[in-house]
Amino acid sequence: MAFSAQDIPNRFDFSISPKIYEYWESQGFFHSEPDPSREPFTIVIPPPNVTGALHLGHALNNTLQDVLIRYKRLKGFNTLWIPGTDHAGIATQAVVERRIFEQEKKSRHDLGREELVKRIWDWKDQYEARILGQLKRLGSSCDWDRTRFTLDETCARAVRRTFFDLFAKKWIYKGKRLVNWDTFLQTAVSDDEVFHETTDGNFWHFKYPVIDPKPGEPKYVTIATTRPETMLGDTAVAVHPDPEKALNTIEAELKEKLKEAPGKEKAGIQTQIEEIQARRESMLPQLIKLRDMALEGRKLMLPLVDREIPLVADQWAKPELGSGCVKITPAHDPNDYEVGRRQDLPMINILNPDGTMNEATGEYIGLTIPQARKMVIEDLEKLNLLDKIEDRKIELAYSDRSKTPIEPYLADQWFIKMDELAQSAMDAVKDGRVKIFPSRYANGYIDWLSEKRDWPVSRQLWWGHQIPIWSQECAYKEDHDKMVAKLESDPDIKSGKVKFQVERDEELEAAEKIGTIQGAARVTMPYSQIHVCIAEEDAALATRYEAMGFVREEDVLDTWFSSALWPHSTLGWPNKTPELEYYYPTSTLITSRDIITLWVARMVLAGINNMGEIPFREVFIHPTILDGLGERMSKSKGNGVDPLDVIEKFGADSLRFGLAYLTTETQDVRMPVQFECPHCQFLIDQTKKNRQQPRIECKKCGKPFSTQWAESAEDKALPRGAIVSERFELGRNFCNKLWNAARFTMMNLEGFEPGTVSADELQLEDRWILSRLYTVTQEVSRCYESYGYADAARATYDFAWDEFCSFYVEMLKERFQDEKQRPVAQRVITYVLDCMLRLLHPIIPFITEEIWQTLGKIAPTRGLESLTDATESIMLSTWPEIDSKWEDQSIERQFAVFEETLGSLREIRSRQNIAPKDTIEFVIRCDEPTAKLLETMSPYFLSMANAKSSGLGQKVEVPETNATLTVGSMEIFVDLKDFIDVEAEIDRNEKQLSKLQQLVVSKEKKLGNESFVSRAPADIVARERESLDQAKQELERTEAALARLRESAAK
RNA sequence: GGGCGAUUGGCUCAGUUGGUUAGAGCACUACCUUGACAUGGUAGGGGUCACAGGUUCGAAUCCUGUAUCGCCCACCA
Repeated sequence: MAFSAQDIPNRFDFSISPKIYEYWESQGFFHSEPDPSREPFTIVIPPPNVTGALHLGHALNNTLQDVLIRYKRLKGFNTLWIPGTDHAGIATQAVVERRIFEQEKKSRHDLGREELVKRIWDWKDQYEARILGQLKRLGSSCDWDRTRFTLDETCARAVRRTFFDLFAKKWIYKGKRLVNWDTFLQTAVSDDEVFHETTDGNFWHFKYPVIDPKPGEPKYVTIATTRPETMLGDTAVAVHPDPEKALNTIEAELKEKLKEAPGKEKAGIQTQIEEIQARRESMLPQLIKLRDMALEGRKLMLPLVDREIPLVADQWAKPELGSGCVKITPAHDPNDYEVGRRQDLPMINILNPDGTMNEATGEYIGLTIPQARKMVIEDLEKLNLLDKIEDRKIELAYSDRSKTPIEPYLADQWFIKMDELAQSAMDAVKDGRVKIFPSRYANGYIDWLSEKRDWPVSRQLWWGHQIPIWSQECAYKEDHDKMVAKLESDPDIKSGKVKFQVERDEELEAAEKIGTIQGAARVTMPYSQIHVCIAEEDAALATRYEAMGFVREEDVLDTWFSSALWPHSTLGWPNKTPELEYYYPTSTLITSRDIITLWVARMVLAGINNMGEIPFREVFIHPTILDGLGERMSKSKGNGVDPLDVIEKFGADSLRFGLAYLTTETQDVRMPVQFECPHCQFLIDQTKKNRQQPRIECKKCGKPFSTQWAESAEDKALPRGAIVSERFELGRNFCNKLWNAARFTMMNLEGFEPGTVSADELQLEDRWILSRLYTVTQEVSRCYESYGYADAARATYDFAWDEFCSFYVEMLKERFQDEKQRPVAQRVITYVLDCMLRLLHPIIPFITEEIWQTLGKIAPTRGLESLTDATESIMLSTWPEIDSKWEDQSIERQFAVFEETLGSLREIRSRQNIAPKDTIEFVIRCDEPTAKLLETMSPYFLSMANAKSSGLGQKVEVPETNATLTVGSMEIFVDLKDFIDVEAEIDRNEKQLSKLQQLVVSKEKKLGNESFVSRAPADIVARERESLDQAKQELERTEAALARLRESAAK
């Protein structure tokens, strides 16, 4: 049975999208192989974390990549989009650990390393499948044959090789550093994984006794803290070395600020100055005395642990704050740590990894931080050493992963030296080898890198790339010398497969002072540590070194370490693959702004280091998706939206179109969403309260429904409330419009015969739509090349809806009725539709494919001046190349006259409240060329405005009762004898008149201004004159029309 | 504290190097089930472009300041 266009439904069934996707995939359309005869265009996906599911931010990110890839594919590039996922170290381990704890009440220590890692792999398999499924539903045309995972073998080799290389360059070192310790996960987390929250807290003031105070000297020194338990690790109290000068400086600065400050702030600053002045009176003598005591080397007695600690002079102490003295806890506070380094203070770690007090705290051992805090306060109070307690808002650091408070903690960490690496990445952007769009984001990138802070890469985790270092301590010099000699003659070290390093620099010398103090005794430091790094995974080799006494480093690498290698590791590095040769450097990277430093910068430096070449030529930073309250969508906030929810309800094309439409250069995307009650369709705004709720009760009908967060079987059994937003309605409506325009076209292709069309067969509207098609194609092309997604979406939307549908299709309705005109009309509209589908395909691939294939059944051979057979799939087609000869400004101007005339006729109809079924008659007074033009368009006035022309030209018979409208130099008179509502017409004309009067006045004023006429460019002045003349003409005519109307009203 | 960005009709956003009467979608009003499409059509109402100065013949657009919001970085005994 032959296919009939009459059977096309009036809705696109977007639920067939997965089938279309399967077809593409099975045909291998997404797959790319190196082909030196073609130019490659390559994108590597920002690998989503396998932590969970994707949200709209990912949908945006991947839509933008797919749009670009599909555009370039049509443009003839050999496109490769490499997909993959990220193991996301801490995030994933934390999620799985938490889940295991919830379900089995087991910690990772109960399971052991091997078992936990296995469990996480299971989780990864499950979520990776889900994520890749989501990407497919979205339409992402990734080359799935090349899917990578940052923890797979290829990536592992790349990580290993890179680490080894950096080790060989001596850019890897070990150091004791203060880290943000997550006591729940028992790992260090990076600054980026810490968030701060203001909470109500206290500020405790303690008194430390001075040992053997001399007469006139204070018996106590007062210090204050928000973390009392840390006093157990205090190793000094600091006072400023020159408190007087410091106070003077502060006062001078404040006075300077006072001069510049806006009135509102003046009072506050004045108060501060007064406080400083008061302090000089009340406290300065005491501070100077304490400073002198510090210089003398006097000591204080640290209560509770009874340890002598020095009073030191250090600029960290701020004489303008508190008591002017500050307790120093080097092992648990970043600033105190610096003081400790400067003043050569011991650093006493008081915490066990699990956050309880260790043996250094004496009788407090085993207590948790809150317990220790309480006890320390009580004990000090008993000793009468608690001075006072203040209420105060304090900012507490929390781990983003476990949501528990962070403790600053001194731990062994591996670092990467960043000087050269950071410099290379800065240079790449500064000299334009890597271009960042929008360019303002380059600043943050440069600033961050220019700090060249060393990168702490070790994580106390089990999920990740284990650091390929084996170490051993040499207690004595003899052991050390022996081992070094052995290693130097080691065959694998000689061959370069293995490198070793001795750690015995000043860092370690200093470490002697850093050694943990147990009671009063110091732990002796070994003479040296020797580290061995093995280039490749090699069990035999590892065993050999282990037999020599080396022990493998337990920590794994920061997850960004493997992410940094992504552009080349995905292409097979360190092997010299044909893919690397052909696809590297990749073309562009599309990502969000929060990881410019963490990820983008590190990829650049890693690419340069490993490949000697930048990883991508361009970086496009896309907007962030915010919720209705203007907050960033994120999993932790629970305001994320599952793209599948949107796809179910609106279709992937609508989602993609909506997202592309919003991707402008400067703005983030605000996306207010609602739940739609499946029972009564009532819309419920997503709020802070109902975020992440597995079930919601409808506010209107009271019935419960499930959401995307439903997990229990009970919740899942409820009807699902979809997430909706007007954002997606825009796309859905547009797709519907396009579908039906195509449906109309195909329904009118009966008897279609392929054939060329010669220029003289074309009607005005054909030439017009071809001219517009040419212009729009150029414009959309330009938009895609410059990441102008919103502009591309808008341009195609306007063309398809306002020009193709509202005018061209409407006009062809007439021509399709005419046997003689039909063939040309069919060929032209088919050609235009064909091109339009290709313009739209990058954004809305499913619907354009479906239409393309249907059209292929009806009109398999098509074209304008030459014919070609349409490809089976739109994906095998090419970007439309419209002949520039179709661009015709004069045709577009002529068409504009028609549009305006049509608009005027419709306006009069509407003002006069004329029923659509009633035909009106009109005459137009105009010049001959215009008359000729409008003559040919008169059938369209009838079909599109139900208005019949009864005279066009300079000499027309003006109907007695009429409504008049002036358009340019034309006057349109509509015969209203059967319809006239004189009052309405007078009303309209009066409004028009006052508008025109205002306009004329403002123009006359402008042109009367001597300096405007003499200084503005001539063409601007001429244009103003012209428009004034026109306005005056219209004014006259409107006045005349009004006079006539009043006359007839008087009758 | 430093940096970046935003502020345009009720809502969400466009607005190219300054130049006719500032646009769109949604919402709103009126009319319309017309053989592509009511997820539609036609017409309409609604904005002194955050505020104050300045530059200019001319400012939503450029400059300065203020306010509010957001993001990034640093810091916080």
